[in-house]
Amino acid sequence: MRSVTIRNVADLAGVSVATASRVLSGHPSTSEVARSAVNNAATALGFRPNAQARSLRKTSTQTIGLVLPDVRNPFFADLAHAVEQRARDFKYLTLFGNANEDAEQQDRYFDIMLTQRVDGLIAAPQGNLADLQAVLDSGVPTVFVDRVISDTTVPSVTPDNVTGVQEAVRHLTNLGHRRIGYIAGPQSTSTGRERLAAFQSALADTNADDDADLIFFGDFQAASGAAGAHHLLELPHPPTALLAADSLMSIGAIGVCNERGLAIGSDLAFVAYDDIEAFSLINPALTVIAHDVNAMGRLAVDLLTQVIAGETPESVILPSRLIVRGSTPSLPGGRTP
Amino acid sequence: MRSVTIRNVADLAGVSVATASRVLSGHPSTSEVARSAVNNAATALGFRPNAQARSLRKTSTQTIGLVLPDVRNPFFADLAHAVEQRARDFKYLTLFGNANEDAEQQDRYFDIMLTQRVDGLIAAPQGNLADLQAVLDSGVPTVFVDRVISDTTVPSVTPDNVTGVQEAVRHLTNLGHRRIGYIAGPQSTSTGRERLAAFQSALADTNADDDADLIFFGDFQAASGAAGAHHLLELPHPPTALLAADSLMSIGAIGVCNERGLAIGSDLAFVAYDDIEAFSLINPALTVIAHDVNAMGRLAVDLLTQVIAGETPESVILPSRLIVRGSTPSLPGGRTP
DNA sequence: TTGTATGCGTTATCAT
DNA sequence: ATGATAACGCATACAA
Repeated sequence: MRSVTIRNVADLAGVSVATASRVLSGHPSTSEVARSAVNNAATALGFRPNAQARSLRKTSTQTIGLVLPDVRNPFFADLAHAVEQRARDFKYLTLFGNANEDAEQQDRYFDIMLTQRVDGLIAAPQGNLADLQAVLDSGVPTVFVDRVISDTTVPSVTPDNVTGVQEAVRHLTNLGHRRIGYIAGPQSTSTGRERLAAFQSALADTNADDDADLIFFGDFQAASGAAGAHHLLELPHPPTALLAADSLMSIGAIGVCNERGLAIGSDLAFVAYDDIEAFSLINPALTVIAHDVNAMGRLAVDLLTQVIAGETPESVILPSRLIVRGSTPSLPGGRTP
Repeated sequence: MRSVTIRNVADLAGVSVATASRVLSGHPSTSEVARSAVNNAATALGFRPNAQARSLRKTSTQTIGLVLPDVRNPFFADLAHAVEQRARDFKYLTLFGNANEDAEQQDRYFDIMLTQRVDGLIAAPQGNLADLQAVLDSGVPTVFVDRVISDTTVPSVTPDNVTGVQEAVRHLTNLGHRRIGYIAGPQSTSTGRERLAAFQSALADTNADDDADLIFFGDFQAASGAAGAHHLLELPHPPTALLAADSLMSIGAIGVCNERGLAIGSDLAFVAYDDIEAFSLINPALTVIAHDVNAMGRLAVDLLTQVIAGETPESVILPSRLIVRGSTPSLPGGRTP
């Protein structure tokens, strides 16, 4: 199983390893004869350079690490895809780590990425500074995406977590809703915290109820969305509208509504976060807070290449906006927008 | 940015690199003093062994490659997660490659995986033998998952693509459906071919129509499911039931039904492939052909470890079954099951 | 243009 | 138990 090395190629081509190396890596100083001899030998032997040896010699590995909380979350699946595609443009191989929404697994992946000597790291981080310490200490070029850890100087690409929520709350109260249930994300994430703060602050500007009961804390996974819907709908004064802080919790919550025979859009208004493809399953269409995942992934890679190049790019905040569709009708007796 | 090496650790600990290496890799022949000195030095310096150098010296990289057609397909996202989790049990890092349902990108990833000297490869392959030639030639331990390439001896873990489809067709015809539209997967994949063959053969056993028009060829992505639904519903004699060969095409097709105001479960019966979480969005609940993605991922890794160990494990076929839910009611005038 | 020789960081062999 | 040293596969500085 030992593979063919550049030495075998050189021998077959009748040249030195140095010449073989030069030909194979496109160095200009090579003769026509050497080039054809080496290339022929290489294809004849099926030579494939050993990435480990090459990385050891150069200081770069041409790989970047991507640590995300959950591939099974469609938002992150889209993000992973966007990052990977953009990384290819820069000839980077993306090492992908799935943290399972768990700080410990995340840290294990950070460790692995550093051990693998990735040229750069893109992460949607969890937890606090301590979890990132190893990464920061290592000095490996890093960019945060979607989420952020405070008190660091790491550049980031994040969504505007305020505007969309604000618009959603205004939209719902304009429709006449006074009791809006909110299924929040985990407060260990910046997105969870910022979206909740935006919700509470937007609520304060309206005449809607701001009972603590109306807020349920989930973990960005579907099961917690289901639990949240159960909790909120069992309230003595249940909400007439629901807002969930990510797509997976929305899926869980809507599943519960279906089970209970509550028709989205007529019995209950619903606003979801993220505009994922699967939402086309539901009828009437969902009102969502949308942002551009693709741009987020692309930009994260672009920023990372800048960091790798020694620059210190500015963080960017991507806009998010409310897309009104059929799931948020006006309440009987409520004003129309 | 040059990281700390074992040499730095050895120097600080006042021992040779050989001793440092022994201590760090848990070799028995080390003294108590050496151990504590080296360990202290290592943590003090934040030493992290260079995976490239280690892989170069040993013959293994402790990584496996996973090449899948599309992360954004929930089925493959689940599969990726399952594989990765199981691989961790064996201390393998999973290198993930996303082929984008494209044979060329897939081959590029195969190439990268070989260049990275993965210890083994798991793939849901596309295309034919030629695409796999490099992999097969290299002799790298390989296992197919979900999909398969014929005329190879590569062990595989695949779903039973016949039983579920058979049950679905029988179920629908028992309900009185005579015109069943089928949105097929690409015929360049084994799952696409086998499911279509199963559909046609099951149909032949019934009195349902088998117009060629009732079959639409998609590509396992949502847009083609939408196109398929359009095509089928525009037919002079449109189908009363739809069956789609994967979840993404189902999402696309159901989206179109929603747009056209066709109510799933009353105006139109629908059977989807794969039982994904997002399907809980739809009401009434979808009748689906389900299989155990988790088992599939786990088994693929288990088989791969056997291949790596030099064994030649048997391929396994995982059962799939029809789960009847609300989206397949009986036709007016049809027999009930 | 080409070859020789050295080093990347680690592990393993062989002495001691 | 420990140290010196070779070797893994490749790229490059230096010589020729």
